[in-house]
Amino acid sequence: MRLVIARCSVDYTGRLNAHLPLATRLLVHKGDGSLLVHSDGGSYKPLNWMSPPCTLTVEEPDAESASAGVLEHWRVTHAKTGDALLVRIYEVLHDSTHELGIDPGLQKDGVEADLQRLLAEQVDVIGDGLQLVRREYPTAIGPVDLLLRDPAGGTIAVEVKRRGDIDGVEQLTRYLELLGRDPHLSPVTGVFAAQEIKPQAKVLATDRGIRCVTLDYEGMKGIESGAPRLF
Amino acid sequence: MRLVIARCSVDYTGRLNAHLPLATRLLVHKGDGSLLVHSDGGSYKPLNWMSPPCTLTVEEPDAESASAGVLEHWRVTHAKTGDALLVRIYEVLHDSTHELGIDPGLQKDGVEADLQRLLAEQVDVIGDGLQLVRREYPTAIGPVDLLLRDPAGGTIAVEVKRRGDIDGVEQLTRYLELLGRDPHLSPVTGVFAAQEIKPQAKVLATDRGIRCVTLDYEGMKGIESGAPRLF
DNA sequence: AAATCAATCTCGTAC
DNA sequence: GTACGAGGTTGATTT
Repeated sequence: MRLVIARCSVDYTGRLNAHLPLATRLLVHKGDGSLLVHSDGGSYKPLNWMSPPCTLTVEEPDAESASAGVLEHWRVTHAKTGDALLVRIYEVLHDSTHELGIDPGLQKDGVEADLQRLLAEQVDVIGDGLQLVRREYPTAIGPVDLLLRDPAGGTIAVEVKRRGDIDGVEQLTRYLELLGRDPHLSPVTGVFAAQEIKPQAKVLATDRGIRCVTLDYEGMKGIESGAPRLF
Repeated sequence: MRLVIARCSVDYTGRLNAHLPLATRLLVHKGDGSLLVHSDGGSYKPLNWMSPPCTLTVEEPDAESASAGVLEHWRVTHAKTGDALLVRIYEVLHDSTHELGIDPGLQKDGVEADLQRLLAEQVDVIGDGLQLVRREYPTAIGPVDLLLRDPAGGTIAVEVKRRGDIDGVEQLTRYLELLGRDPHLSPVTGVFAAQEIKPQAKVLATDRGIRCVTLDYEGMKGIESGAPRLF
């Protein structure tokens, strides 16, 4: 990994065109050839970048650039897509190279898959007397997250999201339409379950007779982990 | 901006929990307090990070950590959300600080807004004899990208996307349903226009009587820029 | 390899 | 400030 602090301007051509005027920035050239252009603010997204697989070539500036004070051209090209990044280096304030080795990678806990697994184990969060038929119940247009039986013999289709927005309601609506035609399942009702449900999604769901349930991941995880329940 | 190359492990607690085992990584501490943890590969996304506004405090390791070889604890906390990042530093291989100043920011060209503007000026791309009624035609459920009149007196609602997928078709369908009830506009047909239309979206659109148009941004831009037309 | 879907998404913008 | 949609989305999983 090579770290360079430089005064530079940057031009990107690819899925769109973009330009960065002359300023001092951090350039990170990774071992896989990729390049990141960072400013001293903003979030983790670079101002500009090139994703691997790509190659960086350092060129002498043409006469016009040289007379404007450019020391080097860094050209980063993505062979497959044709995307190209041109960094004009005006001044190098720092330049160092480091060996990092491969990274063991990130271990996560608390993503949508965890939510769905927990909810399948605790369907009473959705309502009393419900029984899990199965997770990822297959249909012609994709799997339904959870399929439940209610005590009256009806079916409940549950869509699980970490953040519930309008798209999730549309998705569940398509499932309900399809499942409702199956005489073995009918009548089918819908439940939209998420850690956070956006107002528009709630309105649309309610309008379509879909019940919304807000999930408490930490609480559900506490029950899973064997904390005593009082009853 | 401070750049540190260090052997470290990282733990994140917040919207989820995540852990990075001990390895050599780049730590970027930006002027706004944010921290990025990068490996020597992958794309522009860090392995772990904390977004501003947040604060970094350097602590002496506790006895247990110290005996395991930890030199310092870097604790980065987001006051508002309660998210926290703990970096255990085992060895510092590089440490430098740099003044970058504020960045003038990125100038883009070729995003959805540009597409819509160009298409509004070149409605003949969609069909002959069409006339633009207006861009961003307001409805109760949001603005329609383009509303056109066809020579027969009917209305065409156009949804413009850079990449056309199933969501865009659903959105246009909702508009068509609503607009079709207006006797001043009826009959209303739909056109789904995008630089790239996914197969599933094309199937759904066709099934609903919506015509798909693939847009050539560079070509349309060439016309806009004053290239001569032969007629 | 292509498609599908989630994300500590981030980022702009309109309300 | 919040909500909503786009993104050079990226990244993971499945077909």
